[in-house]
This record gives sequence, C-alpha cells and structure tokens, in this order.
Amino acid sequence: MHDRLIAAIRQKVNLTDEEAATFERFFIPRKYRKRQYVLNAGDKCQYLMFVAKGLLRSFTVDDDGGEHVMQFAMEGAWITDMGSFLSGDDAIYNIEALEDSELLLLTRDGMEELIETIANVERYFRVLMQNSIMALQRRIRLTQMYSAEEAYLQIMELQPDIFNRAPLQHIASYLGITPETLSRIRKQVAKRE
Amino acid sequence: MHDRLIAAIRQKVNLTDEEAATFERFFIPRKYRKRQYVLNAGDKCQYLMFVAKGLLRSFTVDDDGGEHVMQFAMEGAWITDMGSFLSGDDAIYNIEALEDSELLLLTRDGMEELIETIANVERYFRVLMQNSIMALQRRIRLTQMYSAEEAYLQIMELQPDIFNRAPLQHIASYLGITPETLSRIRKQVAKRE
DNA sequence: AATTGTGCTTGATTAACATCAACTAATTAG
DNA sequence: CTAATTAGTTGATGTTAATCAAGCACAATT
Repeated sequence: MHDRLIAAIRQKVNLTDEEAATFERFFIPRKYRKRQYVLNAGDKCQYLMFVAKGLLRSFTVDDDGGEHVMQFAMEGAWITDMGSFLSGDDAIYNIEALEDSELLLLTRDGMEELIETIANVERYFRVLMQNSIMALQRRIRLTQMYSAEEAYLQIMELQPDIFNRAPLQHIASYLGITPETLSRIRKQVAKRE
Repeated sequence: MHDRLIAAIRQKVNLTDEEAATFERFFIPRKYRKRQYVLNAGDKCQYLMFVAKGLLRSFTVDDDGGEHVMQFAMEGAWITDMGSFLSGDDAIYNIEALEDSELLLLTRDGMEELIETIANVERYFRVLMQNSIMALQRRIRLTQMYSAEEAYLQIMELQPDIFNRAPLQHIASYLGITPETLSRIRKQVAKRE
C-alpha cells in the first residue's frame, strides 16, 4: 500500500532506500468504504492524505444545501482541507469516498518531523504545491474562458481517467452547472458522435 | 525598495540580519511604467517577481482576442507565470503594469541558490505556495457558488484594497463576466445604496 | 483648447443556463 | 428477487448574463 506513495515521491525527488523506509513509517494506512465521509466540514482536518487506491471528492455545502465540488482525488493524488490542516481552522470542506478507498494519512506533526528528518521532503512538498497551483489556475481558466459544453469536453479529454469514474452530478457541480444542463450537453455531444 | 520584501519574508519565517542582507542581493530591482508589459505570452518567464510598489495583472488572451485576468498583484504580492518560470515552458500569461510599478526580480537560478544558502527560504516559499492555493480555491468557490452580483460584492468587501484600484473592465474579466454586465450590477447595487 | 481614443454606460435583443416537475434507468437494501 | 432509493433524463418555462449597437465621459496627445 505504501509502494505507490514512495513511487510518487521518487518521481519528483531522490530518496535513499533508508529514507524511503523512514518516510513510510510516518503514514497511517486507513481504508474507507464508498460513501463514507473522511472529513466533515466544521471538524479540524488532522491529515494530509495520499490516495493509494480509490476516488474521493472534497466539496462545500452552501446555505441552501447545495454542494460544490472543489477537487477529485484518485490514486497518486493528495487531498486535504489545507486551511484547516495547516492553520488548525475549522474545515470548510467535506471529503467523501466515492469508491472504496485506501488512504495514507500524515499528521501535521508528522509532516514537520519528516521535513526536519529527510532533506528532500520539503522540496517535494513545495513542488507538489506548485503543481497544485498550476492545476487550480487551469481550472479557473476553464470556467472563465469556456462555455459549459467546451469546459466539459476539455476535462473529458484532458483527465478522462478521473471524469469517467466520477458520477455525473459531481462533475456538474465541479463545472458549476446543474445536473440537468450536463445531461443536455452530453446528449448534444453524443448526437454529433 | 527592498525593505518591503524583507518585511514580507519575516512575517512568515525568521531571518538573521546577515541572511536578510544576502537575500536582498539576489533580487534585481526594476521599474515599469503604467501599461508596460512585464511579460509577453510566448516568451519564457525568467523571473519570480515581488511587487514593491504598484499594481499589475496577469492574463491570457483567447483565440478571439478576449482577455481573461488570472491575478492582480499589488504591494507585497508575488507574481509570475509559474509553469514557465519553473519548467521553462513558453509563458501562457501576459503580465502588465496597471500603475507605475517597482518590482524585485528573482531568477530561477537565484531561487535555487537562495534555497541552498538560507535555511528558511524553502519553507517560506512552501508557505507562500500554500497560501496561494487557498486563495485560488476561494476564487473558484466564488464563481462556482455565487451569482455575478454576489461574487462582485464579496471581492469588494474582502479585498477592497485591490479592487478599488483596478479598472472595471479587468474586474469584470476576473469575475468571468462582460464589462456591460458589471456596469449594470454596479448600477443595481448603487441604487440600493 | 481641440482631437482622438479609451473606458464605462445604457438599451434592445439573443443565447445560455437554471428551475420545476415528471419520468426512466440504475443501484442499493431488505 | 423485489421494493425502495438514488441518479440521470427530458420537457416547459423563467432568469441571468452575453451580444450588438450607440452614446457619454473622461484621459491622454497635440
């Protein structure tokens, strides 16, 4: 279960076998069933989480009960409520397993200690953050520049691995449109083969 | 001109006076006139830039010539095309001075060397990236959850310092709406005092 | 001070998307 | 295996924001 984690780290920075072994020890493996909540908004988010297996979503709930998906995370991705994890604020996001999932949890203290202990870890996390920024900017441009249909076609082309697994209602929420609109878009697209 | 930079760093991590002096030396001061382009899309973005004075915007231009603002950066903020700066890709963003501005430029090599030289610098940049991620997520929620009018009211309330200085056309672009729509929204809001 | 442009506004019309309601298909629980 | 939920679709209608076109106001340029 930790193999995927070590592989992901080594894609970005070097780790000796000894360091890799140390690294692993900081992570708590945990399994979640489909539909199980990993984090409830209002709680403190105690972990930075690596997805070893499965698919999750993070989302907010507005005053009218409407859900708004911020992120999908599948194998190899990280997920957390960053504000809560880093600053100890109440979480604003819920995190739910959309499939049976296996996570590796890192606590704040664990992260600090890891950074102190292994030279390349801080670098790894900085690179991770940078990539995350570019992905978020890409997402902003998606809805800022394109119509709902164009945005849908783009995500399906660029990240089919995630969006072919996610339920349509959550994809609609991610795009900021209603399930009805997404359904009509898909019909249009299908009609044009 | 460097004082503001050192103050910004020391808000997040500790620096000895000696380190601060070393730190400063890595930055190239440069002035830009209002309307001057700091970066053209298609070029390589050579610098991570700290705004000592002034106001800038980064934006993309689509196939129809439409502009889409990604970021405003005022005093104390950083701005760059991250993909281009870090990976050496062609820049996708243009960066333009909206006021006469003073910037402090850090090259990629400079950044690497700084990180090697001063212990807390990597940590500073990691924290900076984390805050940037939270800001980008906040922005995604803004347009995902709220109508154009609600989004406008929110940014004016939460970041009046920036949005009272930026031209309305660019605020509209930032929100993903047309200048006409923003004009009508402002009229509505004004009518209700 | 006159001129040219640019930024912002206003009105009329159109297009995109939301909402509400009813229905069908697919999952899940008993 | 069947009933009960939940997810997705479809249609009719309403709302929001985009587009097109014209005008005004302010700034920059001469």
